[in-house]
Amino acid sequence: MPEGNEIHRFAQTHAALFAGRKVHVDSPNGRFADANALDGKKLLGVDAVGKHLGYNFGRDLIMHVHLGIYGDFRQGKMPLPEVTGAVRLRMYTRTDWLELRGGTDTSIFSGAKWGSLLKRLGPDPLRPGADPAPGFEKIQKRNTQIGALLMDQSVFAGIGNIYRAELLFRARISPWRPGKETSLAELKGIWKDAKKLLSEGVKNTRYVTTIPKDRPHRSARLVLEEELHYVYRRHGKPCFICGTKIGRKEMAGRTVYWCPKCQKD
DNA sequence: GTGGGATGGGCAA
DNA sequence: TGCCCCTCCCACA
Repeated sequence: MPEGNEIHRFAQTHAALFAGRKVHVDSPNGRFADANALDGKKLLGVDAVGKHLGYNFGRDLIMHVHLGIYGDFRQGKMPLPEVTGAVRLRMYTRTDWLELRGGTDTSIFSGAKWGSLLKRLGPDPLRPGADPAPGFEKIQKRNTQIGALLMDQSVFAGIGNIYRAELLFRARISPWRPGKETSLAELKGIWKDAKKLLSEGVKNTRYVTTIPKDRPHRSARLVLEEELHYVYRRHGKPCFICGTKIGRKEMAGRTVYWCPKCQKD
């Protein structure tokens, strides 16, 4: 389900529960065949980069998890709950358990493979000190629409469909504008905003991207479900700023949402 | 009950 | 660009 913010939150909570401990690992549905190789080993730490998780069990023994659209974790206190549905992975100690289902990839990476993954990914706004310049350069070189480029994990890592749509609305930039037609100031603004929104999204389980003065009910504390986003999944509804109907269209295989009036081509 | 869509991405072509 | 992976939820019948 998640974008980068949730991945980073998982890394934090899983590290807090299991890092520094010997853990049991198994795969009730058998879809993680290498679970045996990790069972009884000590988890050294959990790393998050973009939408990827790396559970470090030592050199060349990194459990890579990518949740894709479907994947999700559950956790709780022992004893283990009964297995229901397709549980791909369980990790547990005497006190806590963790369960993973769905997901694109659960496999063991060598250090080299993890390294080449990192090389492939663009700067992650949630990694302190990440240098966004290479991402800016890629965007300004290309004719591809900025909306597609923001989804490209080799440009920036961790931004998904919700943040893509909302970052572009907040910057008042149309997703259909070619990357090379965005200014450096605009890109710096998007990066700064991405850092802010995703960090908030690590702490807050809801993806709130609207600000109080733009919301119909204007409450700072309580945000209604239908006022969480400016454009994401709001197609056909009036823009909070100008009242124009929010648009929805396919872009590079994914659905993009935008306000045709507020966001400039 | 059923079908379509969803916060992703790798791959073939 | 389209297909596949293969899970959950919701609108609609």
